[in-house]
Amino acid sequence: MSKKANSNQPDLSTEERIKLAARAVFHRKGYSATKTRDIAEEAGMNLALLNYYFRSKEKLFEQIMFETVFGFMQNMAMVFNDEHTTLHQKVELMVDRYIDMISREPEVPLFIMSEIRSDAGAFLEKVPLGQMIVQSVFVRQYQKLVEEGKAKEPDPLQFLMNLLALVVFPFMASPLLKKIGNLKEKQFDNMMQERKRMIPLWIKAMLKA
Amino acid sequence: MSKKANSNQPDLSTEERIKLAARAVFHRKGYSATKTRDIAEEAGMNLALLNYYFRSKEKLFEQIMFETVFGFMQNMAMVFNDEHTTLHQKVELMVDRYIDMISREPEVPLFIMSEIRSDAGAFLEKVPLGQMIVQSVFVRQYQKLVEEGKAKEPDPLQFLMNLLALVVFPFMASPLLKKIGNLKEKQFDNMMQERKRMIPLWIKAMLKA
DNA sequence: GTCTATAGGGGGATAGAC
DNA sequence: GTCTATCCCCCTATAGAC
Repeated sequence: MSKKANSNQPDLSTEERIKLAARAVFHRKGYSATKTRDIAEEAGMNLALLNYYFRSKEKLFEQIMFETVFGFMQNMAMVFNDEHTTLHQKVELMVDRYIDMISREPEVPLFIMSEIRSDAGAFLEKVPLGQMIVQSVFVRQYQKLVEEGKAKEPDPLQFLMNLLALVVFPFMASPLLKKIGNLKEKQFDNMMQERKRMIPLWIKAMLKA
Repeated sequence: MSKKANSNQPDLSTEERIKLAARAVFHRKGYSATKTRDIAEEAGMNLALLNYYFRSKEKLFEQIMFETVFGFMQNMAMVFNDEHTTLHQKVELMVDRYIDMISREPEVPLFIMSEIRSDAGAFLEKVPLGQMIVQSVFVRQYQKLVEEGKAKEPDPLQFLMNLLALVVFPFMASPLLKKIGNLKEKQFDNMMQERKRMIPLWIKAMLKA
């Protein structure tokens, strides 16, 4: 993969090529470490065009940030609010989709968390996350399981934490984990694929503990 | 907690006060977003003193980074290499110590992972992580469990990933999780304390899945 | 050792030609 | 719409007084 991945994609508009480049660089380095010149170079064009299309680095970033977070949450919200799937089916779907999605852009989780940390939660105010999750079918189904004695842990948030942790954490810690396990990129990917199968089983086992 | 937490600690040397301030600010904002002026202000002193004691922002950062990572790994290495504890005791010890340690400085895991991401693994070369973990008593004990059929998952790294994920992830994602669960600081802390008790049980259950 | 003042450079933004 | 050249502020680092 060349550094200027977009420059040789003549079918994209200039604006789209900037956004693709910005997305890549912001995800890789974060807002503060990214220079507008980096983005221009990655897009294979001049720096002035960024300001022509997006006014400022900050405005460009806000768009990327919003689209990244939205794309990330959307999937989960959809799966979690399907009335026609069981809790375990939701877990399987969520695990499968997220491991695929994150494998395509492995830097996204760390990017989101580091950028949210800085802006002191101001960004989070814009998204109705509380409702989207807490009032989801997923949570209701989990609570039903608790009432029926089929899940020991009474707090749905603990359950959600565990699920997210098992799926997302390996990607956030991948440089460390690769070093510890002396893994090549390919081997790491294989492990993540293997987790698609295992996480639902682990989750099921945890319910009874 | 005042912003200039160190300025009213006359028992510390200037150098120590700078390091305390730098540690706090770097952990909170990361290397790139941190300005030397921020550190000077946090330390309640003049900017020029940073260069007097540490030559440059980068050198100061390297010290903080090293001490942070070392402090973080040391504990785990100790627990994991104790010949006189069982695997489950190691899990309990590790969970207990890390939840306490991270609760005191919750930004550390995210700080480490974001900074490691940028420097392209150059930093990780300095630490013999591969040996420290892969050749640990912990891993040997796990492999024995696998041989005895008491653990289904054959890969020790998958096991380690799960353990770290359950302990560390909630802290890395805390802004998001607090928003989702509509939690105050205190409630979040209570959940983490609760996890000290639960994670060892969950881990035990996962072994059989 | 600690301060004030300032040098020096990098990076975001824009003017203006084409 | 896209480029080159340049402005100007902010940040790191240092000189020099005390």
